[in-house]
Amino acid sequence: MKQCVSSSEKTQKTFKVSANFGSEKKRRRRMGKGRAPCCDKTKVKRGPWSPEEDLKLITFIHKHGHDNWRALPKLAGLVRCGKSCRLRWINYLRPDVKRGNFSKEEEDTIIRLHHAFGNKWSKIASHLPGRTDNEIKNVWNTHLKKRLKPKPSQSQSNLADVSSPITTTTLSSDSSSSEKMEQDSEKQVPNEPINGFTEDPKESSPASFSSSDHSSSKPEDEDGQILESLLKDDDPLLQIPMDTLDFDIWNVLENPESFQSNDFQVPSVSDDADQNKWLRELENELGLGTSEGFNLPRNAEDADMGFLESSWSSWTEIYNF
DNA sequence: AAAAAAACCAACCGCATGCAA
DNA sequence: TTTGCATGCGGTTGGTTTTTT
Repeated sequence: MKQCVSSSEKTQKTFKVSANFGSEKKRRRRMGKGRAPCCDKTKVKRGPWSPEEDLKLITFIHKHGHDNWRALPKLAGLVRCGKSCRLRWINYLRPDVKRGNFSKEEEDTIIRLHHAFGNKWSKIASHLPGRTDNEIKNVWNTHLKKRLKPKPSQSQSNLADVSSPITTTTLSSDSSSSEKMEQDSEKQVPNEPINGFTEDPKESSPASFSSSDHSSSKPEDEDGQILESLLKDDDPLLQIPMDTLDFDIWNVLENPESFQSNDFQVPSVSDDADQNKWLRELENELGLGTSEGFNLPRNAEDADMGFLESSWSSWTEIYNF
């Protein structure tokens, strides 16, 4: 099965041409002439994020929040467009992002919600705590859309059950019909509740970083309760396993020597006893039994390290280790 | 083992929307 | 009411990885 590889991991392994992401000609053509770009594309870095950039963004947001995305990159020492920072944060770095493969329940939920809302990815994401609109969109386009094209022998399958309440919508094996269905659902936002999921204009975007985000979007109608029952067994936000975290962040923190830049440096070790004490505390917080391979150095007197540590405790609090 | 095709998904883009001046 | 800015959203792209031939 497919491995969940973090973007930064990919970056380290393979990415080569970040400065030439897409064709400039094509971009200009798409852009038209009316609107100024949000930032000077020639002066910002594009393409996959490095672990160093990720860490800068994380620590900055934990310290200062993200009131102004446009100003954030400069303040955080990032050579990135504010939009890019926002996207990176929302889709990958936010502590409440759930990584890893989608469960059957989550997939079924997406299918139901897609019938109700169409391609309103952010709305769908608001019903799936920890999942981002982008991720859901990708899953839909790569997996679920295909699943909705039933094979002849599959017409009464489990899948059909999932979407069975929507009897007014034709589920055709014809791909063009299937796509048409999707297009139709894009065009019309249903006025009537379909499958129990109703349009709720009060629903907020899942994008903002708030510990109460997922609880505020709890569905309250009948099918919402069904959805709730799908989700309630395991609160994904409280059960994010270590291996679903973006390993590169851990890796960077484990090996700070690999994370050095002019304006953002991790101080060197000066006190072994202090380091060991901190490591023990960290292990306790993380519920780790051993410190093997976990040798983040620490200088207690160093203010920079202090902020790194405070970021750590924020993360450990948020993840409820 | 190598090449080709398919699948995957992170990141991009422009437009839409909301809000303040 | 208009204008301009910031953010959110959904569609699309294209590089990488996996599977198939």
